Amino acid sequence: MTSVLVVDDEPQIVRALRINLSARGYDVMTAYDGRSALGVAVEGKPDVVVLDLGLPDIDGVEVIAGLRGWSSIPIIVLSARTDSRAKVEALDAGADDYVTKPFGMDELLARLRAAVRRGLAREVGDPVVETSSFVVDLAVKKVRRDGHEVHLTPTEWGLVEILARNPGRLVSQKQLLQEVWGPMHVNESQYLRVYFAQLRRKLEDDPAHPRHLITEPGMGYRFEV
Amino acid sequence: MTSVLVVDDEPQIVRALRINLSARGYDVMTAYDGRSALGVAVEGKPDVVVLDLGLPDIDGVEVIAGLRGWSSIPIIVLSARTDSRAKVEALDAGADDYVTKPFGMDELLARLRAAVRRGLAREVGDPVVETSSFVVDLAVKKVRRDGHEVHLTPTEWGLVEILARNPGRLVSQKQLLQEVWGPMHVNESQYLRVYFAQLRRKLEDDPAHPRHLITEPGMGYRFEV
DNA sequence: CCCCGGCCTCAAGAACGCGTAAAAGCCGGA
DNA sequence: TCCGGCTTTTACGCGTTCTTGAGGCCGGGG
Repeated sequence: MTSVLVVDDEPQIVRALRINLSARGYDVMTAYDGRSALGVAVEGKPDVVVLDLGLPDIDGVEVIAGLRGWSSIPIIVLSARTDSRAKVEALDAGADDYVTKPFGMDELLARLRAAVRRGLAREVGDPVVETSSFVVDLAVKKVRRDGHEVHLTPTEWGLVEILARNPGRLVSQKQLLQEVWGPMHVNESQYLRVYFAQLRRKLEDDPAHPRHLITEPGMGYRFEV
Repeated sequence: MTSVLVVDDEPQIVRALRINLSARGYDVMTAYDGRSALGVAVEGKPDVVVLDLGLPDIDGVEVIAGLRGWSSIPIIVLSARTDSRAKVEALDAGADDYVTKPFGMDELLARLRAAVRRGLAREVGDPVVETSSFVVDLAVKKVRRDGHEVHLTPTEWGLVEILARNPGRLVSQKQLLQEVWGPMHVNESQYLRVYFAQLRRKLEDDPAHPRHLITEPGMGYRFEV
């Protein structure tokens, strides 16, 4: 579960955030001043921090610096100050986003999702599309089949890449021909038949009855995961 | 140098951003519609994208999706729409930040710095890449082989460095040529054959059957660890 | 029933890309 | 100026990949 640390000295704001965040499945921690916020952050290791700048004890920028000293947790700053100077200071101190009060809850939640997504993106590896019989790794441009690498020619890879980027969606013949062979060959649908036959021989368990590289007659092809 | 792709159909905004960003040492690319933006992004690999949502051809959300299909480049959305629905849509599509027009240049620049900072944090890795037959030290720009240093010419090092920074990944011929020889020589693939032969003679145990500097015919080269 | 459009399969020549070697050109330092 | 190192260019053999044509299969419509 994603955990959020909410830091604000106004109890009604903390309450509103706690209700909204909890309802959406977040694990909510709270703090009412900067010093305890730093303590809670160290203890609880939240996935993201929502930080009000107007705290009673320490300046908000100090809190950001304190967090950034040991962590790269995403920080979303909440503040009543709308002047650009305050925003620039907070962002340059290490904040990830700056939302002015009063704020729309929808927007704050969307920015929070964006921040969390980025935080997670750092941890995950390559974009990989997986089927029951083979694995397409789009970043390193490799295809593996039961642990063993399958060699694809440039044209073959071009087709697989387009399909793998649109899993489950129907891709038209014209689009495939255009992107792999260029605009001059959008009618050479025979190319597709030849190459899909090759791909099925290389990738499908039973090339005569493909389960992942599907022909939609008269329309195009579909990559079924 | 940090490179920024600015996408907007209003020339005066593009001009204003270009002037401000260039003055602060950014390398600025521009596009005036969604389709060319995607093309420029693929070609130029910018470090961050500033994207206007009101483009003439494609919907801005489509552009975001198109970028997110293959990349996690930070995207800062610019838009005249202030309603939270638009913000939520853009952020959930994969944008990193949302700034409403008219915007303060100071604030935009600060948000841009924040986005770039996050992007860079993701890239720092081990400055030493090790294979079974040699070791590449990216920090001091040296290659060692059984304890003994191997001398590389500047061009050879350029190739090794790019490959070592993308271990396991397939790097296209175009990218190698562009980064080592410059944009005017992206078709001189013979250079690559000559230099990879040299590198294999210097680094591989059996230059005729390379295990680490792998050619992917028609596509590019791969550094296998 | 037969025809026809779209699909699959196979095969062979052409075209392409790669590795290698070696020569030629281009510096900067002795 | 000459020399040595580095880069660019040229040439050729070889294996792989692409293209193209021919034939067979299947299902729907006339």
